Amino acid sequence: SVFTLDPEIAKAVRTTFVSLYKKGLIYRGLRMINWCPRCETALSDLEVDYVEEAARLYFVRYPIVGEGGMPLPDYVTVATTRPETMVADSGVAVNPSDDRYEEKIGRMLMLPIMGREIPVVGDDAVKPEFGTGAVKVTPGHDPNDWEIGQRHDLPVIIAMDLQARMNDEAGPYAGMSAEDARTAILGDLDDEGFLDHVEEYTHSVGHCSRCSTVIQPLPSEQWWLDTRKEYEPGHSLSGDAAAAVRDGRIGIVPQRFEKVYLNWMDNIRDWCISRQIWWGHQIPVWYCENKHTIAAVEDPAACPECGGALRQDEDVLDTWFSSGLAPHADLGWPEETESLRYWYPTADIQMGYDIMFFWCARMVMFGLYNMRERGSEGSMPFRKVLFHGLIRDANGEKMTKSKGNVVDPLIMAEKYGADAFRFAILTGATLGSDQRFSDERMIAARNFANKLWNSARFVLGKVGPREVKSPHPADRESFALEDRWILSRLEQLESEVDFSMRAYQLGETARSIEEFLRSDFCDWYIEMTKVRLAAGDERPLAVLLHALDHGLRMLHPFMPFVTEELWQAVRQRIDGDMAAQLIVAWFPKSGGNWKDASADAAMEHVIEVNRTIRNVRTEKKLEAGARPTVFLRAAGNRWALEETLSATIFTSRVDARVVAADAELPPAEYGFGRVADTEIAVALPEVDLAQERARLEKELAEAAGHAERLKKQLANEQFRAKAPETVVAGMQATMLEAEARASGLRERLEAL
RNA sequence: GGGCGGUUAGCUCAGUUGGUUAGAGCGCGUCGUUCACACCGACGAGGUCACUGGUUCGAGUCCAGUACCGCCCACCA
Repeated sequence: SVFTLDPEIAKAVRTTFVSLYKKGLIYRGLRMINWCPRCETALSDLEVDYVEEAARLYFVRYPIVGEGGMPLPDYVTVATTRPETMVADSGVAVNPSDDRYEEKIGRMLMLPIMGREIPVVGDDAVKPEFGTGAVKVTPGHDPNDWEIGQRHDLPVIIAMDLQARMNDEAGPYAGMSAEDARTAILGDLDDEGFLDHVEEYTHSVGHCSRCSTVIQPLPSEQWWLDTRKEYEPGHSLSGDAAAAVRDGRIGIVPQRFEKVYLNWMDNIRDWCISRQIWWGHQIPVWYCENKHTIAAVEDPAACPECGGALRQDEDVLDTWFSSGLAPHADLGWPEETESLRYWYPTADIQMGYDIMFFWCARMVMFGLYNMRERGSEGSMPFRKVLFHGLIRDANGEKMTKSKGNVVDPLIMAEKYGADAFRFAILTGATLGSDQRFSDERMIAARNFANKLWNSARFVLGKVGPREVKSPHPADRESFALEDRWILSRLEQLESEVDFSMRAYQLGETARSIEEFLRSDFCDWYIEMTKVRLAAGDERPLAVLLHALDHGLRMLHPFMPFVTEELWQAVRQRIDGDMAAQLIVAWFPKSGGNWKDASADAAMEHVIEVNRTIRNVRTEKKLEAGARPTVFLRAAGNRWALEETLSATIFTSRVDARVVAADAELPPAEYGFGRVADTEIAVALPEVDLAQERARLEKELAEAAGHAERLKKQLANEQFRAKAPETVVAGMQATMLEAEARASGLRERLEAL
């Protein structure tokens, strides 16, 4: 692992800085910057959060100055949201095409209160429809005005210090906070009749993303990185970074974020990389007493030009400057290390979409630049970047420290377990979408981990100290129906997992594994093995262990700790080549030749029959301890029902027997059910005929309706012609089953 | 002003090449001390997939539009 201020990283940072400096991409310049008066540092555009705020728009009259410097009774009214900055006004701008002000351009105005004369200039940036169409120009305190000022050569007056207090330029308001100055100035304007009127107004105000203090735009000398400038013909940092995504060398998942990335990259502006804080990499630039400037990787002892004494620039770099180097710097760059050779570029990287610009964009730019000797493929920091969503609080609000609604992962791990926390978040939403934090989900995940633990305990307990050989498909015939079924299901799961993992559908993957383990493995397979194991049949052991082994392997990325712990026990019971740890063990993939369509279909039937038995039990309110006699009048699936009969007897708590479809039932009262061509008759102590009829009618309506819908669909020529064969065939089969069920129920009703 | 996402069971959310009766967990109802698990099990109730129109043999899924919620970007004096 690596720490930002490690010497190796410092070297990478300095090497990058010096290289870019020599190429002329990094420069020092006086520009309008975002200044946080509380942190007392410059910020990049990305570190400013804009918030809509209710404010006021103040309309102030600026008298026109006549010959000899005397104010005329005529005036230009300007609209401003920040009257306190008027002390630093150096002009008033109007749109040159605005008839109202055409003749005013070039005239002088008297700045109220200050008494200074300022010119009226024409500038296209002014929108005639806004306010009065005339805007006061304050180049020292507004980015737009800075631009206008530059175009018209207006002086830059800075009337605030770095803590946002009014300075001597503010005359009578010197020493006041901006807020106090605003109140005082408005009072004075009003007293002297310069305040025309005030309107309610909403606009967005920039705040420091760290401390929420209102940002002051100020002209300041800072270090900048020009990402658009070509460092060699045809290549710029942002141009290359956009191209890499555009031509698919770097894939963004989910894809919709591509547009966001490109939009930002294509409209990128110079990055302010210097900060006036104490923590960070100090800028590797030195100044000598003779005004030489030296950028160097190693600290120079004296000025290489004149030998004079040196002073290092006091600013530090934006931390994202070093973070952006992570993919190659962490591997040892600028040294040609073994790790760098082997691991760069990495395959996948993952982050919240909220740091796409901060981190991802910078990693791409720096990676492509620093590693450019490797060519367009080899220089990329990663091939795929996954953007996950944000965790919001239970009310859907963004988690922030100031709101105090954050969730501490360590506390969650303590409360529910690290695996449960991880699993809940991984399965909580689709990749790229936000999710609400919910304790219910944490509990559910914890319960699943517990369930897994207990199921493994069962398997391991039954296997005992022996070593078991994994089942082999060649021996398929020697396995029971449910064995073949669970192995088939496992293999099907493996294909699904392979598919969804390749598509980066992490949540879907985890959910399908959970579904398999909970439902197929625990609810059905384990339950069905109990009676066999009790009878001394050891064949299920190998299957149990095999399914558990593979399940743990697949679940490992989603629940690393529990699975590793359990697998340590599993690996010792399996006779074969097993890795020392699950984390380095191979990941299952399909191809084991266990798929078995007939077992799938047969078991599905068995499961449905058992469900029906239990349903009748419940509906007829049989006592929990009762073991009613059940006749399964079977046709096509008779063999399957017979093979699993003992499991049915055990898990559905009945005294069941399979008979031929046309077998006579001994005289008794029965509750009936039907699955495809199998009739289920549950002997009952008494039958409420009306209730039984109602139940059967409901079932019949369901089955008949279903069959009817499918029949109609199948009768459609267009459908038969255009739908894929498998769909038609599958529907045909389902329709026949539904019909068999319906006709069986109909017969039963008539018999009643 | 641009761009993007969401709207599916009471709640939180899945549902990726359109295809047989739309799923999970939680919650709810009934039952249960069967030797892995009550952090459990069995059975069940619960959805016109926001709305309108279109394409198609077939639409939660594709297209167009509407409504509401949310996010991102942009120098709205």
